[in-house]
Amino acid sequence: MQLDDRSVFLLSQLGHHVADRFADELAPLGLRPAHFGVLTHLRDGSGLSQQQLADLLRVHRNVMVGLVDDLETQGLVRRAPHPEDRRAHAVQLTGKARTLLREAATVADRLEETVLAPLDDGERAQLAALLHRVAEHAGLPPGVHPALNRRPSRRG
Amino acid sequence: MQLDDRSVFLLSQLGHHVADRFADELAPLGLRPAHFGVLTHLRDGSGLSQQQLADLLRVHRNVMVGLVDDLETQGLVRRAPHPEDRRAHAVQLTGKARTLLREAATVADRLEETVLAPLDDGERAQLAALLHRVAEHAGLPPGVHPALNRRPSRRG
DNA sequence: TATTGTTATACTCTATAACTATA
DNA sequence: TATAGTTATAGAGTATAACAATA
Repeated sequence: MQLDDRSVFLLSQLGHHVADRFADELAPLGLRPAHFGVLTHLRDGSGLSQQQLADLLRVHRNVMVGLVDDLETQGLVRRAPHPEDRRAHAVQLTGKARTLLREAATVADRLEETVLAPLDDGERAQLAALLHRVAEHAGLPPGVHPALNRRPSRRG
Repeated sequence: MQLDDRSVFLLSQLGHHVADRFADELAPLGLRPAHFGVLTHLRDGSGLSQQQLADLLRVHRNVMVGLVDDLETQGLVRRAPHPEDRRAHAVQLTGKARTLLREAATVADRLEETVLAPLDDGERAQLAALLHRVAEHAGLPPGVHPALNRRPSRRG
């Protein structure tokens, strides 16, 4: 069997391609995928601790320090005192971050449109359904976790 | 729109998952995905130069030095004099490598079966066809190039 | 002058450990 | 005694530049 006939190979290849493209298009906004992941998790329930964020994104809390530092420097989050634990920070989104998240959503929409361009609406729904079932069977967390820390490609 | 409803997100998530799993299952054979990629390219037309292999796998020739070193140490390839260019090496598979490639194919088959378990035969064909079209439209090289250098996961 | 293989170097990421302040 | 955040350090990976041999 040819390597490129295997669905697992195609999945891996396409997954990396899409992640790279997303990192590239996110870069002009000053974000890496991991930053986007943090902001996304804060969108609904603001005030998560860094440890909670680290668990959600499957990174070590040491890494989360740097990510929150980056976002704080850009004025996208603030470290507020945590109402229930004086050791922790309640990381909160700023208005600027909410604006930026809308731009990031546009980026994602545009990427989805580009990638799925060869498929009609019915086929897109088919693909999404199949991927959903496979992802669920693989036990992948439905929320977030794109395998972060992917930087924009150097040759893009 | 929820993040996990986007096909691009599912693709990225699944792609990384599959690549990680493949790296994990390849590790007991003493190979990383990049090694497997090199061996695969040598399977048909043995005698490629390191530079040719580097181009095919989209890595720098400096990196290929180390990969070929690894494979040579394990007795999977040999550096033969290149018949047409005395600067280059003709990298050739050994019989041991051909045996190992069959084992690696079994690993890939088993992984494909595990990942696609929730789909019946018709759905698997559907998925493969859709992925093929998307990959082709994205301009992904049909041969190889799984976004190599992925190591087995530490927490696997 | 350009290219193949090689080595050395710097830079980035990740992982681990340790420290502080709280709990 | 354990946990949240932080910092420092070491390791692995990648990228760049340079070199010798050959084209």
